[in-house]
Amino acid sequence: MPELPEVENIRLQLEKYLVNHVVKNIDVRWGKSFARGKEKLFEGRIIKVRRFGKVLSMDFANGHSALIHVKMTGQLIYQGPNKKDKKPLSKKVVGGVPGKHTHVIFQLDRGGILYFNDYRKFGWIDVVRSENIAKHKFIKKLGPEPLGKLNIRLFEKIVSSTSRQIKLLLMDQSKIGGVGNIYANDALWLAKINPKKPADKLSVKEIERLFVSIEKVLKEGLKRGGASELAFVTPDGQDGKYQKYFLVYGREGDTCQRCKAKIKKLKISGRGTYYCPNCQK
DNA sequence: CGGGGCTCCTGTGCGC
DNA sequence: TGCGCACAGGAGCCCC
Repeated sequence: MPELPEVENIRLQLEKYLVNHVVKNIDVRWGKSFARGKEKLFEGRIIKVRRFGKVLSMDFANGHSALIHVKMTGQLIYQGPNKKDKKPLSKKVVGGVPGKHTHVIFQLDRGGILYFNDYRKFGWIDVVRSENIAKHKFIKKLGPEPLGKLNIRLFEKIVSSTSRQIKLLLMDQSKIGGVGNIYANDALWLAKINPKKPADKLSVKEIERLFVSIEKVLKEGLKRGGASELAFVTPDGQDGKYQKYFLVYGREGDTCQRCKAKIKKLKISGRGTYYCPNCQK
């Protein structure tokens, strides 16, 4: 599910495809994911594509921004005008573009088209004045991001201030921005910390290890183009590669890469959690 | 503030 | 081979 590395990879491509292009028309086929009736606000030149945690913003010259959360199955697919440039779409683009899961179509100048697909319809697109992005209900409560404003000092403070299970804390967007289930699992494995351990019981050494591990797995995810587990694809319709390098996520029954014990799966607050019972204490 | 449970949705994958 | 159903999950929301 798109987390910081996946959304950043989407952002990088959208920036390349969309900045200084003009949206000529928007077709909203299914409206719950969109502030219906406000689509006219997005007709015009795109000046910037930004990311806030797992949320993207497309900023328009007219002073409005489109905030987009793709959740687990949302996809932003760009099709350029030149047929020869088109690679076959990943089969994760269920139904194709446009297809039965295409909810919004952005017609661009120079023949480009941006599609918003989402087969589970959990994603959303919201409208906000660009100068008010920081006040938007989602952005406002977003915690500091690893590889961004989150530093070790701040991280220690956040971790030691609650007795919640450490994995839940890592995934709480209001505490730490951008980390979801995959990278929380992998970071905890890399740091040799049990996902259920109360945050305030982590030693200083463990906190330091975890901080470094979070940065490391996120960077690896970024480098590999994100994890195409479930439905993630980049705007050019291609799969990421990080799923080939999962440390522990999705590896129930496999052998721990570090100690050879068997990886176990449990649920923490309804989320699949993978860990090595031997080396994650 | 925390935590449990429910909700939204539909493709997937299981059991029979 | 096919049917039916439980399951998955980010984040909001309600309740205790």
